Amino acid sequence: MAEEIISRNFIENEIDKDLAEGVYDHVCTRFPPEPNGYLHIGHAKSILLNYGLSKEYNGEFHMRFDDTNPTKEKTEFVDSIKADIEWLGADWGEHLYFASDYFDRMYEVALVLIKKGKAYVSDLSPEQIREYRGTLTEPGKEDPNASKSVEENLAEFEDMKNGKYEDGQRVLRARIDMKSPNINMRDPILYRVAHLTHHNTGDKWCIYPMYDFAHPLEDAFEGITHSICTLEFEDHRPLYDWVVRECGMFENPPRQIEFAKLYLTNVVTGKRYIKKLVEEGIVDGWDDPRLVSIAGLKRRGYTPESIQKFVELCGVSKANSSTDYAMLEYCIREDLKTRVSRMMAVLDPVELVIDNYPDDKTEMLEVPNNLENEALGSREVPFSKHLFIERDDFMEEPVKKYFRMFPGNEVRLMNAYFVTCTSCEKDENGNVTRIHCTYDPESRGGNSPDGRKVKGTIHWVSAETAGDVTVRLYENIVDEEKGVYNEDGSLNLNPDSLKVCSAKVEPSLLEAKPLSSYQFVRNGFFTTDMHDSKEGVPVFNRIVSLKSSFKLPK
RNA sequence: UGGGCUAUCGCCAAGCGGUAAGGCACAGGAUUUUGAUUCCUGCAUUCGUUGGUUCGAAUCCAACUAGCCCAGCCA
Repeated sequence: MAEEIISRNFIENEIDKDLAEGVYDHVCTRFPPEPNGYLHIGHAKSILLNYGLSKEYNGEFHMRFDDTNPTKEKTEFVDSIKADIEWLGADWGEHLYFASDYFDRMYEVALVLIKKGKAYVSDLSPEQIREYRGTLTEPGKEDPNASKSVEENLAEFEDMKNGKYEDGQRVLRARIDMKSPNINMRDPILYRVAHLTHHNTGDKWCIYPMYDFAHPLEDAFEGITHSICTLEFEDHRPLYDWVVRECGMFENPPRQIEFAKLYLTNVVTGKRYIKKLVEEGIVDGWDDPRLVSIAGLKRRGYTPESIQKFVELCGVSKANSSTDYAMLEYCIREDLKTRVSRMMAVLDPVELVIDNYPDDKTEMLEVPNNLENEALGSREVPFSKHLFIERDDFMEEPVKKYFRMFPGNEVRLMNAYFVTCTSCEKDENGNVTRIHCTYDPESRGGNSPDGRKVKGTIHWVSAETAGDVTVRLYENIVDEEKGVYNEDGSLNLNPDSLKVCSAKVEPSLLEAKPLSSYQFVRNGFFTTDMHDSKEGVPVFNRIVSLKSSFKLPK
């Protein structure tokens, strides 16, 4: 299979340079989520980017939970994150780490910094710290504690650790530059006091390291070479470098490289907003198929391969951007179209009677599962006098260029027979209730021996043996016309984001395995979802619809 | 009137001084047992703007403009 030529991204260029200049002789990357929520498509980019880089350069990939703030973190999230990453196909092997496992070593580093006069304990209140920090345009003021002796600092830091202080009473600060134009360098806080139980270390600690101190150390401890993160950390890079350099403990410290987050147009990715949707019951939960959480996408029927492809197609750069949702849909269509069985389901059924077909006959027709992939084999589908076809595959008075079923027209019932429509029955409101046709017994399998052609081919289901399933058709959760957010910041919800219908399906579909995908001919790709099946009626979620270029004129 | 970053087609995105890759979307046409797929074809004389350097600039320089990020004891 010919691989498409995909140009190298800027991170690969940077790594190439590092390798060429001998800055590093190998590559080690990591994905370091804080276990405070569920992963979504945006995280998939970071995961797959980091993992992909490690594979590409024959390096290592580490999975690390950045659990330095017990107020937000839960084991529940640790488990879901691991499951999602595994599902996505990123394999961390033996390299599963927790930042909290490094607390002892981090504490040692803090001691080193204090001894070098690079860090001091401050008794300023949170309000004072903010005040002394200055503003974006004004420099900060020196912390009165900055001039304390190493001994004093050492003693006080130990007191911090031993629980002598209440939360907020003391912090350990780096001594850098209160006048720095980069606010992150104005004596940033390294450790805070927090009397909290940690999901991993329990009550062992009452001081916890801040991100800016912990993260570079975590990377350095693990021998990460390229610490790839998102753009908002660009301003933190000088501090990142300061930490690994000033402690003087690392010969070949890691390097931080930032890239732009992945945004999707007309999609809700904000954690705050997703939380609101879940709490207000607008969606089913964090794995609702309308969300772009990894779990939601999975339940919807997206495959890991489709998401890998998507991330690859999106590319990596430093420009803020928002990728068109159509790109994601393209990826799942592309992935599924040759590896999925194409079965018949009628979503909006109307009865079709073949008047010249024997009343009590049922025959089994051989139907290929996917014409583009012979390996998928074939199945037998029952055929009889009474069928269901899609309501919009019939028009009593056809518009021009309509070549499906209308009185007098011959069409093919897919993989079955040629039929010619003769008439239809209607109720008092003029709705079509039954369509009549005759069939050509010579055209079994869908080809006529005299070589005549038909322009339309439609799908069908034998009425007697048809199974009933529930089908859920998802639309975007927000109103695409109006955009995601209202002026007041609330979400612009689409009231029709979920439509449910009961469909008639061929018997084979009743044996569908949970979460396996099918292409319902012309109706799109679906996945079975036993998650919500009631009383044995399978539920199908539509992953994505097939494009159809024929629109009925008004 | 602090600092950092970004600007190439409707959307992503290559390009790194030699005369604008590719994908999505879209539009035509051909093939087709589903108006899908597949297959052709079209789709930036121009790279935020304005100047400058150069034989030659999206690429270098200058100034401007617009957008994003930073003042958590969050990450």
